[in-house]
Amino acid sequence: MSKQAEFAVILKMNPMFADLGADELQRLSNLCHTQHLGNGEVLFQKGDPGDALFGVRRGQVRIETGASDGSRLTLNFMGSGDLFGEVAVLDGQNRTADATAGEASELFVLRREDFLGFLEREPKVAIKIIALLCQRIRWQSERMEESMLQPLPVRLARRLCALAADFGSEVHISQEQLGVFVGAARESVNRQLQAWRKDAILDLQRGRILLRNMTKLTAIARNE
Amino acid sequence: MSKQAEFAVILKMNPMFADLGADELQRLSNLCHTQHLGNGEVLFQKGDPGDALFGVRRGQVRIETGASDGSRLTLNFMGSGDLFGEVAVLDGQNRTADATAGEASELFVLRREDFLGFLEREPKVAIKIIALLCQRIRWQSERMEESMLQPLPVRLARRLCALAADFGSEVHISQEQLGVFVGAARESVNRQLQAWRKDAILDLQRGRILLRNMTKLTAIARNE
DNA sequence: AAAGTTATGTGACTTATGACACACTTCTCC
DNA sequence: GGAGAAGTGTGTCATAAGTCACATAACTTT
Repeated sequence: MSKQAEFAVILKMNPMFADLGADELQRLSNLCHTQHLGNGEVLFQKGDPGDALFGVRRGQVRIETGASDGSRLTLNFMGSGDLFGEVAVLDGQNRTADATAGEASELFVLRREDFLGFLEREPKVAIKIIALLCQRIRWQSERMEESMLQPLPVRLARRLCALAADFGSEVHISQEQLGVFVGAARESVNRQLQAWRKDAILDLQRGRILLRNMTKLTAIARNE
Repeated sequence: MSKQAEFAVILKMNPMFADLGADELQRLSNLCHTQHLGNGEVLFQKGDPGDALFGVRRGQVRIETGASDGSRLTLNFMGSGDLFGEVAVLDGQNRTADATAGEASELFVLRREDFLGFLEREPKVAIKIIALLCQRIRWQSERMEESMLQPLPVRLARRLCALAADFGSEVHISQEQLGVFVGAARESVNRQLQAWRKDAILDLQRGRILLRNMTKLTAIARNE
């Protein structure tokens, strides 16, 4: 499979490009480049202009932010097939976090200028994207309120499920970081995790959480 | 001033159209129609297709939702010069609330099909709109978390300031509705308002709040 | 291996807010 | 003008979660 065809598949998996036609998708993926990163190499930093969208061909990229006190906080892990920077490439705003390769990686790169040129030539695609962004706006405002108003166990369960999608059942994250994610105190997170450990939903290790019973966890995430 | 020119002014005040060029704006506002509503007349209802964007030329339109228990809840008041339905017109999703004229009103109407046709002919405008939607997505996700995590006094003060922008210093709203707005119990709202009354920040009447000291209120809204 | 550093576990206390209960007031409508 | 509805004011209590204060455990560095 050609590089471009591979990229097209990744694009297609992302909701933002999911309903483009095969022909549109092909013309778009023809604009891509690739880029190699060594282990630990920095892809971009907070404040850099958002001049491209990336797809992970192989490897892993960590999205992280340097908190004001100097401690680093990992926000997300992008693995093979993941796409990131879709919003940045559309509006050109500066990056709001850092991205570093967690291992030697190869990325697809779609440059902003190329993408905008494409949209200008294909206004129908632009309109599809507009509809999609609107959907995201609605979705965001519905979900957001909903999720912040949930009690901590629900928020925590949701976050763990999301992390499980990236890590599998062995989530490697500190309870402190989890606390920041769900907007809660570290102690509260710990107490909840302990309770779940007693219920055999998970096991705890230093810097690591082993999900034992995803069924129960997702049930909690759905708020019964 | 022509009807179209008047509409152009309203569009220009809305961030979504603020950075269109004068020529683009003019071509866009040429697509508008007008519509008259009698007092109490229904403009659209929840579930109707979002097939147009509206601007209030004169009069007042209430955006409200019928809560599941049958009680109506006013979400917003659109007065002269206000624009609403910008998102609906872009993505065509169904209305999520009802709109009723609070008095005899005249509205500018920009139909979805006309607007999409315009975007297709002017891809540069589509791209500007895309950038704007992206900005809104970012803004929303930043603000949302921030605002839901604030203590009630801050959320309440913010909401009052926002309402003051529509109503002036005499906000006419029940404490119950205020409670729904800020996501708090009616009683908690009442207690906070009482405290502020003692501090001479505001006065209370049945169904009405008189803002006495906006300076202090905005200070609270900024969270000191 | 000793010392320091980071992550985790847990108890005691405080605080904000929701929930319920009820009195009181002002409107509305017949 | 009386009855009921809708809005408001307040007391009491329960609860979730934050804060503080340590104890302990696990990794790191020298």
